[in-house]
Amino acid sequence: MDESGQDQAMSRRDRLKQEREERILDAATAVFARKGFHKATIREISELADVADGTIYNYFDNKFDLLIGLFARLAELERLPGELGQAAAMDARSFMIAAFQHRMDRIRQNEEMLRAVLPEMLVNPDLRERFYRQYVLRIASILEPYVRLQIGRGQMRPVDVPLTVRTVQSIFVGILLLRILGDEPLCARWEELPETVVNLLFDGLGPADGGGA
Amino acid sequence: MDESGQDQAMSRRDRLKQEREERILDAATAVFARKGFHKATIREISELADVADGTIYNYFDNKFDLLIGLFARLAELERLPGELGQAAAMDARSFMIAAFQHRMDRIRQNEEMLRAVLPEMLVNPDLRERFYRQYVLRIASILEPYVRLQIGRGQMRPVDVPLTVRTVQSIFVGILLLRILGDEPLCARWEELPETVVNLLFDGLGPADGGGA
Amino acid sequence: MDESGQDQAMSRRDRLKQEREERILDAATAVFARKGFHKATIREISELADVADGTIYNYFDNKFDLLIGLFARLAELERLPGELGQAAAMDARSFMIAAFQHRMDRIRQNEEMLRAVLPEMLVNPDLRERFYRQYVLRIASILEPYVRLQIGRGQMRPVDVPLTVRTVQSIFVGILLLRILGDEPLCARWEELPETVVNLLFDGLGPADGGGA
Amino acid sequence: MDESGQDQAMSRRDRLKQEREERILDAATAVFARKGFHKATIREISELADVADGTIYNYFDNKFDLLIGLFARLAELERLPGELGQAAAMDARSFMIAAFQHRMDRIRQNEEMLRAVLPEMLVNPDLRERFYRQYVLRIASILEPYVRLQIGRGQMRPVDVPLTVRTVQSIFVGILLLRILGDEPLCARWEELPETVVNLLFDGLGPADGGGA
DNA sequence: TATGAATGAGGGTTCATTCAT
DNA sequence: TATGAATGAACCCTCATTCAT
Repeated sequence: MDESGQDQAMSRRDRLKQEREERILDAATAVFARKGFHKATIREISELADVADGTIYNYFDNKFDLLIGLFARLAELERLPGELGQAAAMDARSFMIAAFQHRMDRIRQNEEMLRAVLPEMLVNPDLRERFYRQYVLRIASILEPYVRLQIGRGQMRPVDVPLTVRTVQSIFVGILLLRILGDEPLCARWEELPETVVNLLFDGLGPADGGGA
Repeated sequence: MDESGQDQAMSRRDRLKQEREERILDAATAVFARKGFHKATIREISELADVADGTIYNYFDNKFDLLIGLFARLAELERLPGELGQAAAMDARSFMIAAFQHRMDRIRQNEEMLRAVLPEMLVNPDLRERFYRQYVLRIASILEPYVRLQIGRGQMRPVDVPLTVRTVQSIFVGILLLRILGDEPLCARWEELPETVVNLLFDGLGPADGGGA
Repeated sequence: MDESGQDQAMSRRDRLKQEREERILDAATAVFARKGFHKATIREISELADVADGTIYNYFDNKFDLLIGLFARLAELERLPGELGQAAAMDARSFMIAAFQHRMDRIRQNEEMLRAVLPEMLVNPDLRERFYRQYVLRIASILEPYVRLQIGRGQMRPVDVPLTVRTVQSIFVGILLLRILGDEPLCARWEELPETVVNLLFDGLGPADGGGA
Repeated sequence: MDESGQDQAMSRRDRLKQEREERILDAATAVFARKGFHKATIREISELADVADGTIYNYFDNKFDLLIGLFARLAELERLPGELGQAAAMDARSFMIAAFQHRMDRIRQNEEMLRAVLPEMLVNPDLRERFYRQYVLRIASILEPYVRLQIGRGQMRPVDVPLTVRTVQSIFVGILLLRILGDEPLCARWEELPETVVNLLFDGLGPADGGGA
């Protein structure tokens, strides 16, 4: 009893700390996304998070560490469920559509965080490395065997696997960038993208009988 | 005569100024690309350009204006010849390959400048707007009619034009980013990209007889 | 009975407090000596003392008060026995040697505390005043009458008493400083110092027959 | 002519810079001496020197470097003339008196700088090392051969040279400290010190016929 | 016009101290 | 009473920009 009380006290304090860290990361996300990492000030973040300047340094070593924190949170959110494990069960086209949908959703959900992290990522080698491994390499290592499998099954043409996979990933990344750039048609018709893109990817631009004749 | 002499004197002075501005922009490109806009210092740029700090302010209003200068130079370089006007003459696939090759070349030539400009572009609304108009919109407004034309001619399937064009542009942009991220296969096989990508784009991933049967 | 129980409880609690205060002072001594007063942090002291930051403030008003605490402890340790009361009984030279030995021992025992206190003492008027009264003045007020007495007895030359006493005290202080500076011969031959110094002080540097002839 | 004009222009600018550095060092000396190194602020120094905060950093790398600057200036001032090269010519006692006078003068002239430098020196190993070499070791290496020489000549007793020299140096250092502590008799009768001390040092405290009988 | 030293606002960070638990 | 997280004032230092020469 006594201990459970203590436990609760502990967990209450812990919950408060947890919540504070969340608030700080939320604030950092917002300010980094709005102003960019360098123009953001600790002051502004702490005010938005409703804590004192110094408090941030109880949770993060320095300003850059905040960005790493954002990055970690992004990675964590990516690892949430819905990661469609039933790939093999579907036909290739349906799987690709589902995967694209999943990705487009993630982008929209995490857009603010991506805007906060991406620009600095292009500039900072450390961050770049992390992002590259976390996103590009990890996904490439999933897609490549999948494409090989489908080629083996005759569900896909015998394309150059690594370059093709990179091209597909480029589409992900490029769409994210166009969204950040605020391209109007892209943003307005976000839900249509997965199907349109995958159809293009599967059937190509060439005339329907192109390969045949 | 006298005037031509004066002219020559003027133009010599002008040439010196021109050359100085070039040196400053070169230096800015290098430093921005290496350190990013915010971590770059005027001092470092001026040292690399072999001028005094203050001199830079005779050519550019402020640090940000240097970035705009870079941007303008990039736009200018893009407008160089080789912009393949003979589009209509080729068949669609050859044209696309040529266009992709052209783009990949440009990316490689201007990589440093792109690395210098891109990150800040994601953060700065003004720059973002410029880039978007200069690259995305301008190219979209070239590609869309072209695709419509080819569809009309039966050389392409009747796809959704705006979204398809965005997807193609995403590939450009995405490839640029993967290159900046240093993706190994992509960088190593840069020359193979145009053909691989365009073949994918035309014939699709689907099995050869997919559309036909 | 009951009260003695209470007493014991009290005194146990008191002993705990006492011990804690000791631990805190020990830690402060070590950290101040190693880093100097200003570079020392409460955090570091509290960690070394194995208490929480806040706990220190139950024993001392603020950081400076810790230094005062150190100072008080130093004064207390100085007042320990062995303070040679039998001065008059010995001949002057033996007394001086004994006094020097005593001082050299104290310096060695309390070296850490002295290193902790001295630098700040040179800077802080309050501390300076305390130190000056506690050490210089107090000892001067012992030495001066003693020298006068010995002069009266014909055991010492009729020197200028205040300046001579200051000179002797300078030797104490100067030796302390050279030790802090880490002078090798001085540290290595610490035990020989009292006799060497006192012999020098009594017989002088001049040739043996100097005074006589 | 033209060049001499240029020269003058150069040297005028240089003179201004020189003068500014002097003003900054003067200000640093005053503030460090009054408040101690750590409580001194760059702001306060720059205000006293009548320059902007940032200007200080055109002359010194950081706050600590200012202290090193002070130290260097102190060393330079010490190297001024009057360093009594005619040692051998005088008799030992006169030489010692002259040397002490010289030292006492230096201390009084440079008292502010010494107060500024000394406390931090006791705390900072780097500074400690510099001071030790610059003052203690350098002077010891002058005094030791001198004492040996005089002993050889029969002008001094055959004392233990290293420890005796350290004792003499302790007197220097100790007197400096007592002065910083503000000891009244010492400060008031500063000019009498050299003779009193040297007489004590030569003739000793012992009764006049002590050694002889 | 080129120079480069002076400027000073601004911001990241530290850390003594407080106080709710 | 002990704890240790929160606080926020304080300060060093950077660096874009200005301007006298």
